[in-house]
Amino acid sequence: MRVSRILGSMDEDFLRLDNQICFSLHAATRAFNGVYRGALKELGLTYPQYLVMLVLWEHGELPVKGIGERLRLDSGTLSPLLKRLEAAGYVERRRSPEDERSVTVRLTGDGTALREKALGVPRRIAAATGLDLAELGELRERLHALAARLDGVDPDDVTAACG
Amino acid sequence: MRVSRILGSMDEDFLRLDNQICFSLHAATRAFNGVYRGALKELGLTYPQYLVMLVLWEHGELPVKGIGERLRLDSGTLSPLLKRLEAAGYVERRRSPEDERSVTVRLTGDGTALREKALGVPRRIAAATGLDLAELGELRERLHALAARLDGVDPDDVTAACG
DNA sequence: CACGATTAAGTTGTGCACAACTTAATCGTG
DNA sequence: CACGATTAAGTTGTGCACAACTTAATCGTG
Repeated sequence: MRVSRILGSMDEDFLRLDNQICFSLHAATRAFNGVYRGALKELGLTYPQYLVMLVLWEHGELPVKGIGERLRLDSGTLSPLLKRLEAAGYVERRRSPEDERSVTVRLTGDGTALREKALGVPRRIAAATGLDLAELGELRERLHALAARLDGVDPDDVTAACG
Repeated sequence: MRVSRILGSMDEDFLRLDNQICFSLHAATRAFNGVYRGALKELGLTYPQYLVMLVLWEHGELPVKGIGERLRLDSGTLSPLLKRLEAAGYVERRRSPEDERSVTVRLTGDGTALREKALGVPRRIAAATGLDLAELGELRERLHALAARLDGVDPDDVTAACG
């Protein structure tokens, strides 16, 4: 079978490999999510909420749009998420006085204080991966490049055949 | 700042890097999902539905549990997904006669025929990544190893401090 | 300046992921 | 064999991701 490989079987080979990389990615993301779930339970945050808090810890206050640009999320995802963070007492949302369309998200005292409790999280996660800093950095770089390339793809081009 | 790095700032460094790898993973998965969405639109499948179909195209018929083991999904995710595939006419679900607890999922004629239309999908996705087979294979291997390691982590261990 | 175009948030609806639970069947040990 | 334990699906409820849409404010060009 391997010897008499013909052109027509290429698609089946591609399918197998490609399937596995996408599946691996899917599985790795869910596995990471599971580990984060454990680490973030005591903070009362989900993983996406944690990402938003990271952005706010770094930038202090940001409009919803700014958070969305940094995390590649739209208002359909962020609006309810931010309301939950507000209900939890970690952020405040206020309409911007300069531009009434914009809503500024700001850390509360509790939200700022939460950073201390979150400080230990990444080290635990990194330890759980069993990879050292260099390996993590390399993998991150690859994934970043991959995502950037995929984000630049016109969806309609994927439906067309590729030479 | 880089020169006078002290132990206490390690967590902040870790946080930055680790944040980025998890975020990269998150972003890459969503980017992949977006590309698949385009490619699978004409088949009328979502990406998780496509994964289930791949498993069935390979194994013919399987109990729900068997599908769940291969894709690491539980019945809470699979039951409604399989009902949607059944409503679309691609699979049949039947209680197993040997074990009335088990439900066997089987491809219909339409479901089997759909494979032909799906055959070109992976090549398009692979092309969109801009990586060659060797690079895709290596990345897949890394992600697979990472997921396996993370799946083996006891959630309660992550909440505890790591030496 | 007026008015169509654009922009920022938010809403609605669908589907996935998962925790916690229920139901029904089967297993296994005394 | 009987009965508690286990197993397989399914249900319920929460949260995220995203498409398609609405609402309200601002922009920009004639």
